[in-house]
Amino acid sequence: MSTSPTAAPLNERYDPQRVERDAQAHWVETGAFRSIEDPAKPKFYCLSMFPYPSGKLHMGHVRNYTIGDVLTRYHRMRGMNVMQPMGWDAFGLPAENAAMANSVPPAKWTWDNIAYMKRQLQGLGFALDWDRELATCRPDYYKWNQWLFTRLFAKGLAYKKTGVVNWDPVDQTVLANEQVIDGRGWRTGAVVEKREIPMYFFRITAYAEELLAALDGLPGWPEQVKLMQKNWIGRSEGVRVGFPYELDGEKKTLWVFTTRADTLMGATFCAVAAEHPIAAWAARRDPEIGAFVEECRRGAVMEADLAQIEKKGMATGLFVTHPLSGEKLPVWVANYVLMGYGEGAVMAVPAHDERDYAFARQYGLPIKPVIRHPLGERVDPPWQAVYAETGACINSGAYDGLAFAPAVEAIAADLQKKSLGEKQVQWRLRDWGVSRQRYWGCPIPIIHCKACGDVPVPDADLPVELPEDLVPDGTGNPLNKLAAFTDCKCPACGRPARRETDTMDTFVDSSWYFARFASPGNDAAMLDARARYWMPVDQYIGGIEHAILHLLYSRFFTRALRDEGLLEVAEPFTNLLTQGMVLAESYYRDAGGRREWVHPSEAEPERDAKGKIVAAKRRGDGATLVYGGLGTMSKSKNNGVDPQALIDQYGADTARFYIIFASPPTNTLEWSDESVEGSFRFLKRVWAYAVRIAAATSAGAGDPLMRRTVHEVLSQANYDLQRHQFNTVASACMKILNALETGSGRDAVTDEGLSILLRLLAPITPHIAHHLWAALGYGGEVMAAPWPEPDPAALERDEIDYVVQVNGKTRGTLAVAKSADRAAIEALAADAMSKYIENRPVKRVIVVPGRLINVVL
RNA sequence: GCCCGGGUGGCGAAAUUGGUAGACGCAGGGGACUUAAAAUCCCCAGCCAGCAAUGGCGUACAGGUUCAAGUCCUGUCCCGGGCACCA
Repeated sequence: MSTSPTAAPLNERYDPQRVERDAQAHWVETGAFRSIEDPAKPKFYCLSMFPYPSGKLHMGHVRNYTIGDVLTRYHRMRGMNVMQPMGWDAFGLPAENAAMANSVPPAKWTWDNIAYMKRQLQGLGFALDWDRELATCRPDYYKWNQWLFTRLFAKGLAYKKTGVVNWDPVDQTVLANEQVIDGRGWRTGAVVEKREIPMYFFRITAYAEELLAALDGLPGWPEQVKLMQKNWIGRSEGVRVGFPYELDGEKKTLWVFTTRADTLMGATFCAVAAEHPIAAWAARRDPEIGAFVEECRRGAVMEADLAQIEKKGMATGLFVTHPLSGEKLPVWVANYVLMGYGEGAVMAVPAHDERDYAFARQYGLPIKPVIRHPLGERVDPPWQAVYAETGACINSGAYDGLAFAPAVEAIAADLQKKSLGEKQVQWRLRDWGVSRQRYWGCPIPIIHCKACGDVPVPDADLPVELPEDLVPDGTGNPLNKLAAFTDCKCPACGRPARRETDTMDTFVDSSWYFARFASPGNDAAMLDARARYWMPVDQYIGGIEHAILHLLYSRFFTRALRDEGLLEVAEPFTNLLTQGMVLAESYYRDAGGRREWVHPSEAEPERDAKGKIVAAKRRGDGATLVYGGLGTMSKSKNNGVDPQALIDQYGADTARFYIIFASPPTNTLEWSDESVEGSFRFLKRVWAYAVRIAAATSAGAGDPLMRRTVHEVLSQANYDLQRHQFNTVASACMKILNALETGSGRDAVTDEGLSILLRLLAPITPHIAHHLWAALGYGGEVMAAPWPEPDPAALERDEIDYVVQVNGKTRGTLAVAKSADRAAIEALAADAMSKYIENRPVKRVIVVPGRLINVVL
């Protein structure tokens, strides 16, 4: 390592603004983060989830991109060909809301936000390749959404059917789930209705089997995420069972799906969803049932609400025939049966299903035990979980004594003989509805022709451009009122036709952007050979809240693109790091039924004995505030912390260091701006130490103990980097500085130690590391320096400190020569522990080599 | 309600496969420097008892497995994320 005199000016005082400006200017001048395809080098594609341009960066963004940047810079120093791009998830609902509030078109609002947030990202010093920047609201991007849509449409992977939406009867508009608050429209307060409207779907279920099976081939993904996706896809094996019935003289069959065919002999009724044809039939016959069905149809759309409503039902008056016993079973219509899952109907076995049990008790329906459970054969109230366990069949005629699997086999075989059932695999996953009745999104490239039906827009006419100057008014999609957009000619027959005005779900935009980053500027193809070089993403970083939808849709799209011949891989993301959310307290004032959210910085919380917040007062006027809980930072709850203030006051390096140091990436981070000061103080100390060393002349070999400490800490830090525990890497930097500061002068050990410290810091606080590296004359740029590895010779020890326990209680430590054998260690320990052992006989001695001795008496 | 996580000092956290619980920091207390403050530096600090040596307790709660449990198992409570139109 060079010990040449100072190679760059080094001021006494640490001035982060200046250091950062200089470093950033240098990186721009040298094109430091431009990435080029180079088959000779191992590539590393590092990607953080792109932001929605909501206005300004929030803490979650800063955390996300800092983590991504640490990984990017670390792998760069390890010699990889790294690409880290950035773009904008620029379509979406908030732009329309802002447009309504400010009478500004969503496009202008979006572009202004992008410009501002881009400056913020640049100010944070992220190693981003801006040459690859994209925004999903640009025609040159969404053209390919549309192109792919027409390809999927041709294959039947995109298709039309009806779907259910929230309908605001006052504004005459479709509402997003977010816009429904306690069952009412957020702007009008009107009770929201359900509507069934035609929409386009992507047939993600065609890939269900593959999406599930491939989870096993993703060792770089957190188990937690894979488990969530597995449960979401929800493969279940069961039996499709038919219950014959006669209606108006016609023979029909009510089909249900069950995973518990072994309990078929205990079925005492069937239940259908309100949207089921049998319910519709009953509603026509009986106005009371009609009213009930209507009530169910009006109710909630969201599953979370549906699952919590009171279970209600009515008998339809229809009876079906049990396929094996021939018994007549009543059919009920019930609000807990979902039309979207399975057949929209279930068989009810109250003795062995908790929900059926509650329903049967409520309505006095028979309960017939058919399984022997661990507590016996009866199912006396109250309900117990063991009633639902599998066991031998009873009261089931020919099936008595059979266990679960053979019973299912036998019953399925008997049903099959009668053509009233067969084994079936059922998925929880539903097809992806992509139509949105909104303006600010990618137009769906379909033309409706009276003669030809739904005709996809030909390639030559793509993109279908979205007019950018409209301002929505809350009463539906303004595209519907724009003849210049809707009026067109049928591409098939040339007659006048109407253009589809629905736009695509913004998840479509974000399901392939990672691949487009690798084919920037190509106007002739969606993806090209460059995408095949960079894909898959080696490291993807983003919030855990995307564990299912975004990541699953991206996995589906990558397969669809593979099947179009555009990609060679099936999985988009080799390694996934799901960062925890940044949370903050929230408070509101009850302003006559309306919640007026007050920023947490204005609240003075009152806590109970356990430190839990129970209430708060507003600073200044002392108004009583209600504690709104700990949650994600959001505009609606007015509890965001603006990172810009932090950056302005301390600089980007302090903000980055703090966010890395405060907590491991996967933890939720409860925001507190009190402890940033310590990170700033640390960087000032690094600076001061570097100034001291730069001024001194290097002499002597230095302290081997200090060197050992530095290399021990480095060794741990390298392990922590591998497992993405960056907070302890930041700690390691502090530990190294603490060790170096105990020395008095400059020597080989401190020179090496400081160079290690700067290289460890380089991914976290790149500006100060860049500056000091040059100032100390270590040669070249710190970014280009080799990653430090511990020297095994420095880690050598001839003695090992053992922890000594007596009966499992720690009683002290014992330095033992490395060469000592087991007998010698035991003797040493017995001797050292004599005062605890007294005269009791030693039963056994446990020696964990290199760690611990436990004397058991 | 269902699926997935989490709970360790006043606070953020650490403890690699079960092996010294609390590294590294924040806030706090004491001291040095200073006319003073800021900045900086040094020392202390899980809780309880004790002048101290030391002893007892302690990783949400209740059990269990083990020579040994923050870590594994069972149950409970609380907090967070997702639930298909927020992104």
